Amino acid sequence: MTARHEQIATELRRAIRRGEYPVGARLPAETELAARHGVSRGTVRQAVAALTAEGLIGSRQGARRVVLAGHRSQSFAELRSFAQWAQAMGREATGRVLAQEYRPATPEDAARLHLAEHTPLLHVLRVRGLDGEPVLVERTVYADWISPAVEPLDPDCASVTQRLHEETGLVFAHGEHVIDAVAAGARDAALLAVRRTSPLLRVRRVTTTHDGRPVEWSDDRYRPDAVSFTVHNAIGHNPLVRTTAG
Amino acid sequence: MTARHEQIATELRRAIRRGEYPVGARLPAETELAARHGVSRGTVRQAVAALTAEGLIGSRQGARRVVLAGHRSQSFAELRSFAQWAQAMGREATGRVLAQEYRPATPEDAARLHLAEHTPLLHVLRVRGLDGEPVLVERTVYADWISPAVEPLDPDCASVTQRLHEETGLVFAHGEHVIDAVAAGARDAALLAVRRTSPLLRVRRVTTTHDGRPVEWSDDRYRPDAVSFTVHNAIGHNPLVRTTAG
DNA sequence: CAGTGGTCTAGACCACTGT
DNA sequence: CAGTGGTCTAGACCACTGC
Repeated sequence: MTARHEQIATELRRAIRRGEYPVGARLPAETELAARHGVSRGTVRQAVAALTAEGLIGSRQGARRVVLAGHRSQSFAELRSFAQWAQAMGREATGRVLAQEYRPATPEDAARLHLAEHTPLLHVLRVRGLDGEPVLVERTVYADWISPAVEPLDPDCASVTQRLHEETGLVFAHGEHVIDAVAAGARDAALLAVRRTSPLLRVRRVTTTHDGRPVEWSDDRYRPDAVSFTVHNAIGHNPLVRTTAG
Repeated sequence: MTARHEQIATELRRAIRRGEYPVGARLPAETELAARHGVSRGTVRQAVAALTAEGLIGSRQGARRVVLAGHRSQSFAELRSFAQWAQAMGREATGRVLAQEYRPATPEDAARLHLAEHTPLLHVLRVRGLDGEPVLVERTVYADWISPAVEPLDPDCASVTQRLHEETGLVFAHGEHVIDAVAAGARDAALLAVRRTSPLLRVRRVTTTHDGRPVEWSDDRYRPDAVSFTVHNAIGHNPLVRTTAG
């Protein structure tokens, strides 16, 4: 069922975490790994490419691959909803809707969601928590074609993503996240139990379907003492982009 | 001597940016692209894998690849230093050292740099700017084995990375970045020309050589109105994709 | 210099999508 | 159902690293 290259990747990750290949150690050669697992070199290369993308190992032509880290940090490698992300860390996600209303699309809304201006759009204000502690204020705007499915959801629904998928088959397939920092406003401060003007980590994101059609966009503000983001970087390639303000 | 798969990737990027494949459009099949470029399917797959990693296109088994975005922000692909990144965006980077001193390694320093506690370490406080405007306060700690090469550098040196490479052949090959937000302290505020307690985007990073040996670690604080970070995401082999609508 | 990773080929079969 | 991407093989040559 699981692909052969994924099995090999999993085994390598385990061996690294076990300390069999400590940080700085060199991995076996591709041909050696291929022989050991009874697969072709191409399959081994698929496996090690995954670890390289995760920042676990480094790779240079002519030299053996080198272990860079003993464990994988929780990053943006895979798109997860807040609920899924919390679960992956072994914590319980909560959610509560505080306000829900329709407003005509601003030019900004229209541009981000690829819709006409003035289209009535569903705005939702949510607070989300980890293990009962509030860590995130979420201001989401939904595309008009999905809002009928969002509106009737339970205000305490822990995973909107999952409920929408169950109800409509909708898949949140892609996300673009822009990360910066803002000062907590009066409302943010009250909801997150921090002082006003206290720094918050802001993520503005647009989520789309498989074919790139925008489903929602959201302004998420995290308590920086509760949540941070980790990105790995290497000469050659990385998923992060640094942008100057326009 | 550019690789064939990279040429094909470049051509696809151009075609997308040209609008030949607008957002939502489907790319030609792998076999079609292979025939068109006179290469094997494997080479085409290398090319489209690059675009997928960049978030430019989406990919699902059984369906044609789909264009998700028409352009990419300035990527800091080659793990660019601040100076190199600024140059790539057509802006001028400046740098100024404000303080430089040795301090014994704290337990935190020792852990991050893989050195013994109490080792004297070079601490450098720098302000960096774009087109003359200060946007970043950088507090860097260098490993003991590289600090002799850092210490004598010109305080106004725009690119420490480049100078170190020229002087010692050192390569900054990997970086791990942890992103959160902090309030500007009195010193940060003065240096960046913002109010005290104003929110700053903080990136704590460790930079290593090819073999994972830490070279430096740094606490970088950006003015969030000047710099932000972008991450592209795609759903992986997630149960959400596989389950069917209820 | 031998060893290693990067690139590329020309097949093959399977799982999944869309019509 | 045909079309398409995901996986895999068994070769080959080249560029680079490290001794």
